[in-house]
Amino acid sequence: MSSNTIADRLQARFDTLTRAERQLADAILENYPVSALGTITTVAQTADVSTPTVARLVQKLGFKGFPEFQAEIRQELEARISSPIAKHDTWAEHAPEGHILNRFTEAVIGNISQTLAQIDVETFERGCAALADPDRAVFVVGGRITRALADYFFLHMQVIRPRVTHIQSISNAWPHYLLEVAEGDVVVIFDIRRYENSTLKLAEMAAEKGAKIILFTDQWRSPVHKYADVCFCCRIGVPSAWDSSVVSLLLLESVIADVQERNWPVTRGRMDALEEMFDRTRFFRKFT
Amino acid sequence: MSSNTIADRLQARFDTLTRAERQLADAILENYPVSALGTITTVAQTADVSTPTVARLVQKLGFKGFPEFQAEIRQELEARISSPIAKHDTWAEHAPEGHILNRFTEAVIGNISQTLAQIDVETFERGCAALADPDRAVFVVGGRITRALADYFFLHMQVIRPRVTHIQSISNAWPHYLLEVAEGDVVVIFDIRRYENSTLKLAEMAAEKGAKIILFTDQWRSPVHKYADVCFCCRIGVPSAWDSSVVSLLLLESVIADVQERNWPVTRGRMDALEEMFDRTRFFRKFT
DNA sequence: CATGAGGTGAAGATAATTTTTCAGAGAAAT
DNA sequence: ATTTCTCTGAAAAATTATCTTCACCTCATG
Repeated sequence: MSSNTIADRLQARFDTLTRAERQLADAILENYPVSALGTITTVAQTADVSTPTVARLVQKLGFKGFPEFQAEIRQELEARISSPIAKHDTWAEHAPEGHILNRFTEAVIGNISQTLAQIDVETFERGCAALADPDRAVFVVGGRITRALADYFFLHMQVIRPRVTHIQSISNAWPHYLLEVAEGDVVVIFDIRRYENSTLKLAEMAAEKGAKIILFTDQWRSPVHKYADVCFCCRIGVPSAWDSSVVSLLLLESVIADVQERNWPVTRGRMDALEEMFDRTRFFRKFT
Repeated sequence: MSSNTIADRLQARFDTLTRAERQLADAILENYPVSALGTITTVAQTADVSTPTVARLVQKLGFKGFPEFQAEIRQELEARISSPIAKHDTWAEHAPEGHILNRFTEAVIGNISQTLAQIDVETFERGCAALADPDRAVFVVGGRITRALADYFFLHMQVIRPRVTHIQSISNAWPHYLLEVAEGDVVVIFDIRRYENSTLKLAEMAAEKGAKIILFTDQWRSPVHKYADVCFCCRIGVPSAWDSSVVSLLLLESVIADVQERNWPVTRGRMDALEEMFDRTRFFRKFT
């Protein structure tokens, strides 16, 4: 019964409808399903029929009343809007539906979908462009948990371009690094809840020095965002006592891919040089 | 090009919102825009706030009342539905189809799907059970790039349970750590291509000492897998010169969630103690 | 042309939604 | 510790939507 939509039912029963009802059905189908979302009065006016006609039609379709009809329209819409992949019930096929692997993955996919839907592409590209600019030095800062993300980012950027520094915010020596920050430099900050005070201070001071700040944070946005030129807000909710960094990592890797592409000639040279160094290291290791 | 949708406005003004309003905004954005289509009461209940809160929020956004707000939501929806590209195979809606964000995300989703489909649940659970066993010490080892993943895992496990050690494989002091490894202990190894020789050696020696080895690797499997009791093979291909660690992180977080659940009483106590220590740290920080 | 059956919409009755009011809770400041 | 302020949701009030009734209309049929 729920397999066929209201639109289908309207068309199937079209012959059994009266003149005004057909006029109404036409109007609904014309711009389905948004046309059926207003109040019963709005719908009636759009179709140029009276409200009782609308009420009678939805009853003919088997609904108790207009609100019930509209509820089903909304359900249909939701099914249609939400991306098809998000409806994957079981990801790990060999696991039961409620297994942590499936629940977790389900949540992560949702996070990805929502985060990406809200991202501003111009901002993304502005950030990548700044990171690819060889005239700007790059500093990377993480917090207690996010230091792993910061490290991951640093490892890649270090290969992609020169003048990249990882500020180990754990140490209380970070003010030393600030000495190096010049106007126009880029400071990439990771601050996901529990936001850290020292990170905020660092951002404030970097901003004062005229640095461009790129922030990776969660949907609730760290206070650092006041100073940020580019702000990536990642959804982090998962069925766990911990927050998920998967979406942050996804964006991070996208940024890396984009920057590396903008910078390809430079990156290429650096990667080759790195390879060569590894080869020589390995050569020596053989004999140890 | 962002035409100032309500979603945009909600995000832009997020800071100026109060607690309950943020909660509401979150709920609306969670399943936007269908979430905003019911009655004001429905919307309020979904977000677990009161109706006046909803009314106040929409007024903050500049609408005269909820109906006016909803009318605009419907308009947006209509524009979105009727737009020629109603197909939802783009993830970042504001980006062109071939944008790196969309290509990258597409690849990552594919990786997740493939990896999860192949995972063996019993193996997963065996690994988690071992990690939750307090009688076994846990050692974590990463490589050049994967050290960030190892660090992330270590950070969480350290809170969840006692006797967790991070072996910094970069240092050549890792043999020192091996002295500590006893029979039945768990060694978690990250080895994603370019596989590292020292990692392989470490695995071999740990196996000899009777340690249980859990390996995170890629689809081509590091040679370490010969010694591994549990082997997670993650798809890593993305449109980039680099490999993606997103799937590895996803599995990692799933493992963390599972272990933490098995160990909840212990974890709980440790997390509380940690919170308390942070509170005291923050107290002191106030005066610095 | 008369008649009646079924269809339609105006208008009022009913039910609901939305808005307003207000008191208590909680945070920030003194 | 106390005061002040803002925020929040319960409940009442206002508004609006939905439903019901009924008179009128159309059109097929005798």
